[in-house]
Order: sequence, then C-alpha cells, then structure tokens
Amino acid sequence: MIDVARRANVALSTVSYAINGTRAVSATTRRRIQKAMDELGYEPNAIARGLVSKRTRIIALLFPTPERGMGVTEMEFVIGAAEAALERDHHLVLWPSELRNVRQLDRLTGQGLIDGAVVMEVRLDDERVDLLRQAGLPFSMIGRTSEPGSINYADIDFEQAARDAVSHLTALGHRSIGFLNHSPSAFSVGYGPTVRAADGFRRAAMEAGVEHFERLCGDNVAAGRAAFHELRAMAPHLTALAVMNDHAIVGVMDALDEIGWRVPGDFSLLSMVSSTRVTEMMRPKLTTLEPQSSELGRLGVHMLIDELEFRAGEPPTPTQVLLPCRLVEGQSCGPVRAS
Amino acid sequence: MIDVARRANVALSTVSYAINGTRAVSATTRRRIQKAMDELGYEPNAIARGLVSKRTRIIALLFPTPERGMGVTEMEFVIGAAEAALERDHHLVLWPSELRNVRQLDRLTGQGLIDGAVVMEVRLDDERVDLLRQAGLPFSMIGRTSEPGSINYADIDFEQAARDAVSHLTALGHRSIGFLNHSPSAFSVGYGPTVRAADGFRRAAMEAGVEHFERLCGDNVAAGRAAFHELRAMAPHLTALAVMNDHAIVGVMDALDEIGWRVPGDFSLLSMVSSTRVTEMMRPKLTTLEPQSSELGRLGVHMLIDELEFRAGEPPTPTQVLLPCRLVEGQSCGPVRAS
DNA sequence: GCGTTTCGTCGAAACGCTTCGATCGCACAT
DNA sequence: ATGTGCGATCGAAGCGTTTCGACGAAACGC
Repeated sequence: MIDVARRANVALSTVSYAINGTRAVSATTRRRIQKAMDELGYEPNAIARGLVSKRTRIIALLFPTPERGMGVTEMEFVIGAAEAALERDHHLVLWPSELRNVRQLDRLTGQGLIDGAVVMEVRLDDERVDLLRQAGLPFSMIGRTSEPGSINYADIDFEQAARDAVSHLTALGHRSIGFLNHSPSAFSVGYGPTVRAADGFRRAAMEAGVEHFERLCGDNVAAGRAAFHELRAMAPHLTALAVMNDHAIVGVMDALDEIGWRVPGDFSLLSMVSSTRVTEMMRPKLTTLEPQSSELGRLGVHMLIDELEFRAGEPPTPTQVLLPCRLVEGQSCGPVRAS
Repeated sequence: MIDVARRANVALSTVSYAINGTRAVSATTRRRIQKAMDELGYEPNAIARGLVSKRTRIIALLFPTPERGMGVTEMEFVIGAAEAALERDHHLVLWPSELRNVRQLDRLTGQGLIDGAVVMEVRLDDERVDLLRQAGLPFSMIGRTSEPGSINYADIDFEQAARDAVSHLTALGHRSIGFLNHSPSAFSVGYGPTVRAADGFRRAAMEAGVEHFERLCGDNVAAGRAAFHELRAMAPHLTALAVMNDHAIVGVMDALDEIGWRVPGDFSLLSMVSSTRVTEMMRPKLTTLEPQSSELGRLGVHMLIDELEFRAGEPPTPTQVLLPCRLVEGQSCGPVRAS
C-alpha cells in the first residue's frame, strides 16, 4: 500500500480513502491511485483490514450433522449461502456444530474471526441461538425457534406446505388422507418442521372437512413400510398420503406393492418438502412440494449481511421470511379411485 | 492480553510464549498465566495473530457447482473436510469457483486471507490448479490432474472400482457386461472419473476375457433409458451393466421394466461410485461400490495442513492417496440367468 | 475583504498480537 | 571469586490497514 501511495504521489491514508470511499477523494487523485494499484497488482490485505476495522467480512455457517447425515436440501442451503456470501463480498466459513460443541462454539466466536453467523437447522428451542445471543454476535437463522423475537430468519413455510398438500389431494377427490411425518425423536427434540407441518396438516384437513390421520415415522425404509400397514389398519378408507420423510416414502411404496396397490391408480402419494433431485429418481416419479432451499440459503446470508452493514443508523427492522414450497407434479398423485 | 499479563504479573510477550509454546516458559509461570486467562475468559484474537504470524489458520475449499448440482458424494467431501479442519484447529471457507471465476480466484488469494486451499472436483487439466501454482499458494486436491507431479491429492480409485465391478459381475457368471459412464460432455472436458473408470473397465474386462461394451450417457433418466435400449440392440447377450451415473441408472431400470426384465433375475445392475444414501432408496436396493467420500474430504484437509505445518524443515514429501470403493450389496446383482 | 464553511489531503496513532534481541539470575566448572 | 552457559523473562519493533484530528486552499456570504 505504501508502494501504491508513493507511485500515485499521495499519502497512505488517501489510498485507503480511495479504496473504501470513507472520505471524498477527487476524481483525478482516485484515477492516479487506481492506476498505481493496477500496475502493481495490489490487493488490500484482508487481515490487516479486519484487525483495525473490526469487520472481517467473514461469516460462519453453523450446520449440525443430523443422524441421517445431510440431505440434498441442506446441501442446497449451503451452496446458496456460499454463493450469496461471495456476491456480497464476504467469506463463508463452515462450522459443523453438533450439540456437544456448544462449548467449542463460543471458543470460536471469542476469536473475533467472524462478524456474524447463519444458523441452519434451527430447533424450536435451540441452545446455539441462546449462546449466540449471549455472545452478542449478530446472526440470522435458516429455520426458526418458537420465539424468534426480532431475529432475522428465513424458513420454509411448513404450515403452508401442509395446506398445499391437503388442497392438492382434496382437489383430486380424496376424502381420507394421511400424513407421515419425521421421526418421534425429531418431534421430541422440538424439530420445527416436524411440529409445524403436523399442525398445518391437522388444521388444513379440518378446515377442508376431510378425514385425516397422522403419524410420526422413523427415517428409514422399514419404518415407512410398517407405518403404512399400521395406518391402513387404522384407517381403511385412506386413499392418499402426504409424506415428509424421504426414506419412509420408499417403504410406503414397498408396502403398497405388497398389497398389490398401484400408484397413483389405487393410492396417491405426495412427497412434502423434498427436492426434485430426489423425487425424480423414484418410480413413479413423485409429486412433491419442493422447498426453495438454495433461495433460503441466500436469504439467510443476505439478511445477516444487511444487519451487519446497518449497524450505524436506525435499529434494523427484523426481516422474517417464510418461503412456500413449489408443487412439482410427478406421477404419484391421481384422482381418487372410483370404488 | 495486556490484562492477562498484568494479572499474571508477567510481560505481554511471556503470555504469548505461553500460548504458542514458541519459547520455554516455566511451569509455574504457565500456570499463573493459564489461571489469569481462565478468569478473564480470554481468547486470543485470531485476526491479530494472523496479521503478524502470516498464518491465518484459514483454508479454502474450492468447489465447482457442476451442471447437475452437487450430489451426495460431493456433500460428504465438504462435511468431511469441515470436520477435519475443525479438528486441526483451522477454519474452512467455501469458495464456489466456477470456471468464469478464475479471475476472481486470484483476487481472493491476493487478499492474504487463507493459508492454502483444497480443490475439489479436479479435472485432468484444471486451470484452477495452474492458477494456484502460479500464485504460490499451497494446496491439495480431492481428485487429481493427469500430471499431479508432487501435489498432494486424495482421490477415489476409479480404476480399482471398475476392476471390482467387473470381478463382482464375472464372479456371478456374467460373460457379457456393459459400462454406462457419465456424459459425453464430462468426458470431453476431461473429467477424471469418467476417463479413468472407462480405462479401468476396459482393461479389467479384457483381462477377465469377457465381452464388454461401454457407453457415455447424459446425466438424466431419459438418456439412461435410451442408452440401455441402444446398448441392448448392439449387444443382445448383455446380462449385466455397471453404471456410474445415478440418474441414468433409473432410466435403465425403466427400460428394463418396459421389456419385462426383472432385476436381478433377468439382468444385473451395479451402481458405481454412488452413495448408499442414494442406492438405498431405489427399488430394488442397488448393489453399489460406495466411495469413502467423507474420508477423502478429511484426507484432503489433513494433507494440506500437514504441508502447511511443515514449511520449515525438509521438503515435504508428497502424499498421494487412492481410496478404493466399498462394495455394498443390495438386491440388484444376481447370478446370470440360465438361458 | 474578512470570517466561515467545505473539500481534499496528510501524518500519526491505533488494532492485538508475534518475534527479535537483550537482559537477568542461577547453577556449574574453573 | 570469576567466568560461562543456559533457561526464563522482558521491552520494543513491527504486521498492513483504518481512522482521527489537523491543515491548507478554494468557495462562499455579507
């Protein structure tokens, strides 16, 4: 930077002002400085910048590694977030934060490396959120706690997705529909999607005046199969099932095979909140309510950076966004069978 | 840090030595300092450290966003890498580096933010690699160029996977086997896996003395279906197919359905280099050669950090690792049909 | 024509560490 | 006693920026 200043015949500080626009610099001076920078191939040192300005332009993405590993949806959060960060001229660091790491988490925040964080897979009651709040670190969430207060978040609109599922199925004439949810353990740890989708489904089905059944189900094929058989024993008139569980839905299809039912001729299946990258590979291709995962990742980052860049004027008004899922039709939903 | 020094009754520099172990510090002094740090809840500032020591302990993960988006395998690279970085007390930043960003890439390296990089999805001839070499930035690869020289890398052993596929199928009695590869475009841009797996398959089949056919195939269901029909027209005796293309394999199964062939009764299908997370969801559950993706991600990071920490003594001897795939049996491979 | 503001620029003081050279005891051999 | 060597500690000089207060010169109002 000294070299640049010398070559442009200005003071060090003037170069800095030219780069950041912190103070006015005359057009001619700016041009001279720009030229010198180009000729020298100068890049400002991000670390030195960060040290004095207290803005490192690094943000962290906190992602848990859930039991079943990350799915396609989570991956898309990450990619969307990484791209958004790059666009906003920030760096995104990955912090795999399992629950046991909460202690580690504030060791990390203590280092002053990052300006803020985006928290993925937020639970209704999430200790990482409490921790960040205590640490005074700005953050946004992908997902949301039960009491998000004024924290920025972007989340899938699970309630809406459940309503969409119900209305798609009732429009096809179904009058007895089921909902296969995530695992009991997900429910009991307060995993938001599980709880919210169940609520949404219940309400939507009641409003539509259709018979409805719901069930939690382990995230694996065998559990899905068993769950379907049980559900059918309990509700023999069932003609359609909305499933928010990519592994279980395979088991359901197995079970349908076993009793000789065809999809969608004899029974309709609607996959909720799963990527077409997955449902396209199933036979028949599943109709799905696909989340806008990548967009959510982007939003999480943009919200955080917006807040970070505010931090001067008015109190930042919280941005809280729920994004609906998009219905992508496959061949797994059909009109109710004339029996 | 000044507070810590004061509280422990030592000089600033002594605290530093105690933290880094750069110079000997007596046990009693160290204890006093440790106590002071704990009491004050002190965390060394990573940025200030980085500024003077030229070691930021931040490394970048360069991942491309391929046409079809990231698959499960790539995701696992990322997670493995993130975990390994954390273990080695480093931070991992994500850089989505598409080809158009090569210019951007050296803007980023110029900032002096990172100590090194791990490059994912390396092509046989990869300009990112040239760029990093020029920039003098230490890096390791997940994958490898055709001339890796002394660069550290960890890659899937595609040749071995192809051999394993051939031997698994021949052991079941198959004497005419096919190989369905990635897309022609992947091949033509010099995507390593595509080229190496094809070579390995060809060689292994010849050595085993079995009839073999291979074909490139677009990464989608329709292409897979068409490819199978063509392959069958060309090679009517085909009884088994190894497929390294998660989307195409679904199309193959569709095509088999169409002609009334059952898997594995009438025809065997072996999925190559795809995660059980995917193959478990297919019906029948596919037999697959599963890559050790997460392990590869970890290795890439460890190699890089090893090199970074060396940088003082002897010339680091290159670590170059090929990891075989694990055979995970599903229900898609069976003995050749007695015809 | 004289104060007063505005604009562009400058020099120097941080930012929170690492690291270098120097100092200081203290045990050891002479 | 005197010198030597070594482990432990100290003070101070950076690292490459941003930012603050100050200053000269041009532009303004009256």
